[in-house]
Amino acid sequence: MSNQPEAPEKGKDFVRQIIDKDLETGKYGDRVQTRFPPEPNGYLHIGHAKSICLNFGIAEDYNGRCNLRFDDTNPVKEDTEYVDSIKEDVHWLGFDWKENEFFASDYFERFYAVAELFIRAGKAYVDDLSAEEIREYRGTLKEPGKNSPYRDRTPEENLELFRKMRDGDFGDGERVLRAKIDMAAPNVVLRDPTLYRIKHADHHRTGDAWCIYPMYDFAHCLSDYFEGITHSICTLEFENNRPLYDWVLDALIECIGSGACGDDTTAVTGGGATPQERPYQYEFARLNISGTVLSKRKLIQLVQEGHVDGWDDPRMPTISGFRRRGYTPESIRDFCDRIGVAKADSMVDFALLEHCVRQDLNERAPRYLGVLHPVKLIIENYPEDQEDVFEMPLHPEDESVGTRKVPFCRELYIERADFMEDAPKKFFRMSVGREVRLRFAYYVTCTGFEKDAEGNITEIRATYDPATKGGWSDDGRKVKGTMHWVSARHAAKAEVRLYDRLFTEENPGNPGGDKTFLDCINPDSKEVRTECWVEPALADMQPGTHFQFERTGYFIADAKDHKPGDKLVFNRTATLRDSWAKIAKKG
RNA sequence: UGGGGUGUAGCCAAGCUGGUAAGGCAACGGGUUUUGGUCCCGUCAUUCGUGGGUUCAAGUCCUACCACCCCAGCCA
Repeated sequence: MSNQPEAPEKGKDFVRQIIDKDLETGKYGDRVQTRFPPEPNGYLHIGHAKSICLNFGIAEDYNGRCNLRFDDTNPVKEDTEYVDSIKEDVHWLGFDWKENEFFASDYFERFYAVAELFIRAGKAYVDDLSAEEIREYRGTLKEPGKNSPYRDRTPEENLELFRKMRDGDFGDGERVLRAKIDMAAPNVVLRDPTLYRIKHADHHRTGDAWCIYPMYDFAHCLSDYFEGITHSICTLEFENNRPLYDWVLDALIECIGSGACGDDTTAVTGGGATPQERPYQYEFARLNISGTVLSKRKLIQLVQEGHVDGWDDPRMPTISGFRRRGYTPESIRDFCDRIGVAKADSMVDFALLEHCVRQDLNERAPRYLGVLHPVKLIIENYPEDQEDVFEMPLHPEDESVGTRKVPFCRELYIERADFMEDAPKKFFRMSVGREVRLRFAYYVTCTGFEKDAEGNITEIRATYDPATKGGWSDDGRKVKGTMHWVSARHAAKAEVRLYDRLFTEENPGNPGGDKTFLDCINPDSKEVRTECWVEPALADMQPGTHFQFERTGYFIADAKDHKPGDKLVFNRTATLRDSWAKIAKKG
């Protein structure tokens, strides 16, 4: 530990640098409070994971708190199914909001109190203009808007109308409450933004208690304020809304300061030590990943139109999709650490995410043998009634993981791709006359093969060398190739689901031309193989277990369909890096 | 002349007080290896969107320009 004044720590993102400064100046004392504020109108995706890691990560780093707050101000879009999935996903990622679980809907009464306060202070008015008229009056990006004819109603009149709005005296869309700011503001967000709208709709938590609901710009900053948030971190598209965020809070603090809210200020004051201790908003670039879409609208469309098998389809970039695919929370958090936090729009290479899972799974996944595209291999000189049982390590770099027993007999299954009739020099696997190693078993030399009428190879034959038991030889003989295998007599049958990228384009969200993202869907993104043979040890594997099929890839026993001892179902998480594929491609 | 942002390698991204371009991914070589995996070692920006300027010295300061993103929901 040194006492030297530290320059901002190298590599710290700009948000943490801001927090460092605020801590230095004591802007909030030593308090650091963030929040993750999803709207419960869809499942969380990897883009949310970036925000979750940022907000909860900051709370951890600075010994602060991070609230989970549901931004549920629009009853027609929201549902409790989504709040349940969001909680599950945040927990799964490894974060805990403890008792700090909030809903914007819990503040409806307080929002309403602030609205009345603004009306009394002449900062808000009820407008009778229709939605269309409001749009016309707003002007355009380059031309100023004009005032609504209802803009100068008295506070008394506004208060009466607003109460009638709350009482349900008007139909949807007949009135709105607007902030009185500036219809000529160059930032259109400030041209008298809507604060409340009428929606006679049941809310997933408040039922029919309300028929007016606050808008995001009004509710979000107030929620932050009520909860004593210090740093309100959101994505870049909200940069335009920041002046409004500031306007609402400044207006409220001004009202409190002027005594406008009377003796009892508890309904409108914030969670800071003083009313002035208010949150500020900071924006970072949202995550984009190559080869997928991360927009809620598009994801919900994929689910509802049946292009995928639900929100947790292993091809989906949702948290639940990655979970079912076999990604670990550690790998996703590592990914979020590596991509950084900045303000430049960016598109992260999917290969980085894949690298993160591979790295994590390489360390922790036990190894097994499984043949996905089987062809029979007959060891001609191995007696029919003989068997071996080999004890194989579960992990090549970590003995402590232990071993498992793998039976061997005369008839085996090997991978079709491990045999070539006319093998090039660089092909190290099986071909007539060549000797290869069967992993941890024996050296075998291929003697021939058989084909059916269509020319498909139906059976491969070989002889084994009993002196190479265990898969090695001390006579200086070398084999270049090592192959995995499964004893036909002992193998368990399994269904293996091979997943590939869901889209064919690098940026399916913006494919160019007349194409939409749906036109970019990869028709071969899912291959279900029902005739796979795996070593017997996998028969009692529990759902959700990660493992590696040696030489093939990382897999997980499917959480929903895999039944130990009955139906075996494995999802491919990621392939292993395949340098042979590169060599073969080069020719 | 609407306003607000952003431009550092194929992809992310450090760089803050000007001193001679971190790191990761990808790619490409080589070594180790009973997984063509892992691991190890090496290569990969004479240049920071562009042009001017200030300075002994500019990715960092000034200036002009260019490109891209966001904003006209009673969505968030």
